Amino acid sequence: MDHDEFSGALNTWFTGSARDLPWRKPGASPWAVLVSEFMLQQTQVDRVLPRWLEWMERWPTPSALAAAEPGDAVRAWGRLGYPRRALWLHRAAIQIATEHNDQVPTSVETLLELTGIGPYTARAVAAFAYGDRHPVVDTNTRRVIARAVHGKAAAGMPAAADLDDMEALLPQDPARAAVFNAAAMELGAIVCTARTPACDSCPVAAWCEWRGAGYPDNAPKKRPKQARFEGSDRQIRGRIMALLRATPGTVTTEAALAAAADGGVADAEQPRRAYDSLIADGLMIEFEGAARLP
DNA sequence: AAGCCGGGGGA
DNA sequence: TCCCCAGGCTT
Repeated sequence: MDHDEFSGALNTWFTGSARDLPWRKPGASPWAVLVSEFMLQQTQVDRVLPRWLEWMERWPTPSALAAAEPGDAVRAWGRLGYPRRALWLHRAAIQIATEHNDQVPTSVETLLELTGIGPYTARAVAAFAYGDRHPVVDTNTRRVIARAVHGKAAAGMPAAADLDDMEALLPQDPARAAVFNAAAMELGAIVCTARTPACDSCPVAAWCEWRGAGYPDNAPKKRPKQARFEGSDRQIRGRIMALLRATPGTVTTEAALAAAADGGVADAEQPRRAYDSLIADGLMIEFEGAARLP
């Protein structure tokens, strides 16, 4: 495959067809990009959009969020899911405000030291907020690489191999590289989708090894499937969190456990287990028979 | 490497 | 119903 032709075609498509997302606009601050990346971890764009707009208006800088109570961040997180992310983003804001002069770090290495930032988010911030040339690989890009480069039906390469592959595809010019990173993700999100890829409208179909091989069903390995949500501890935790978000101040432990059980439980210990785990995670503080957000 | 952590939307 | 999602942390 000619990498220049491939990236050129993908970038041209992105320029004309990409969704108009506010954190991609030239004026978006590094902080704005970082907040979007936290919210987008395992949560789709259309659900993130309204929350992100609220957050940026309320907490336009790291120090603004750092000055808030962590519970305010958790409450404002709403139903985005995985509320620990709100807690981690709040901690990251404190780290940025106090250790980095309120400026989002620029290097991948330093970004990785922030709470809640891993290999994907660190590179995404460095590439999208600062325009540095790094391979950015998320679940969409992994699938695009698996299909277009390796002719596989689904992603299955080790993460390090995907980074190497993306590095090889990445244009040398940092500006073009940043667009290519976003374009590969976008392609996976809206064309080269997991279930029903729209190959007829794919801008890089001519280079796609999977298409060239006749779409073999050669998925290397199923990813371990997540335990069902219904009846899970996560669901029960979610009930308690929903009550805490909806209640100013405190709720009694009794009320929290009742909310946990409301709707049914898989086993009798589940409400208490969920309650204790939320405390252990720092999402809830207990005192004198009552509980509240941190 | 595997398990855990929300919640919603699409097929 | 099951699958998937701009992942990261803990064990």
